[in-house]
Amino acid sequence: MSTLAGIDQVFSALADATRRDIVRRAIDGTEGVAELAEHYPMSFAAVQKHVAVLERAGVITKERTGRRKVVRTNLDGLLIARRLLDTYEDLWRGRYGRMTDLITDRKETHA
Amino acid sequence: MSTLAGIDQVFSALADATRRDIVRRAIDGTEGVAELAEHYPMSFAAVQKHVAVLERAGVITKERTGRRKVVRTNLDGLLIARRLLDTYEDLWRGRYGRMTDLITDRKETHA
DNA sequence: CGCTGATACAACCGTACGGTTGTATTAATG
DNA sequence: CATTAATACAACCGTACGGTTGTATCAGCG
Repeated sequence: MSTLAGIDQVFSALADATRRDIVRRAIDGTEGVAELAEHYPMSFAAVQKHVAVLERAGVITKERTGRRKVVRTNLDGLLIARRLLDTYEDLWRGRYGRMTDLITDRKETHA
Repeated sequence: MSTLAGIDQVFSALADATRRDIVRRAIDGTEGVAELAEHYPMSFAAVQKHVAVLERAGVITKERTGRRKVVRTNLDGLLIARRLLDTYEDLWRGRYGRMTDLITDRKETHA
């Protein structure tokens, strides 16, 4: 459940250097919110908000262990963004594919 | 020159459905700003601003042809975002690689 | 139970953002 | 060269965003 989010949320979540760094750090899935917060020159609450944004976007998840909540990045969330970019790339190559088709088909030479 | 932009700008540029649609349409590289604007339920100026955001992010380029300026998506700009996501994926797999290493090395069975 | 650690949430503040309308620039055309 | 099509830019408005401080919840420990 959860983990589902819109493309808007995923991209805007990743459009912030602090949040991207949190995503990177959370790949190991070892640090809690407080530990993460120590890495950044801002208040704990600010980092907690960043984590909340990432969680709402489905890019990270939180798992309770003891009194902490360990933050772990969710690859499926990131894949939403990646698939879109892949689609763009495919369309792009398709466009060039079509262009080369035209060229090779009709043996056109000049502009 | 130009086309260079920060990761923040690329991701936040793509964090808007209208702009993503412009990127998709501009893959063909045939429409000008006014033609693009006709697809959306907003003013020409609004679309022009969206195009400007995408251009500043290096995700699209504009090329003057006659009195129009044809909008064309720039794959290199999109690749900035893709590379970051690839990095996350690599780190992620690396993490699992390390985990499986531990498992296969020591023939551990239970949790 | 009472305390302390860890996380969450609410209210507030300045700034950036997405939209509008209106005006300026630029380039083809009669 | 005056006109008009196409694009750009500026000013303005409401809302969302990133940060702050302060308070509330919630789980473990003595």
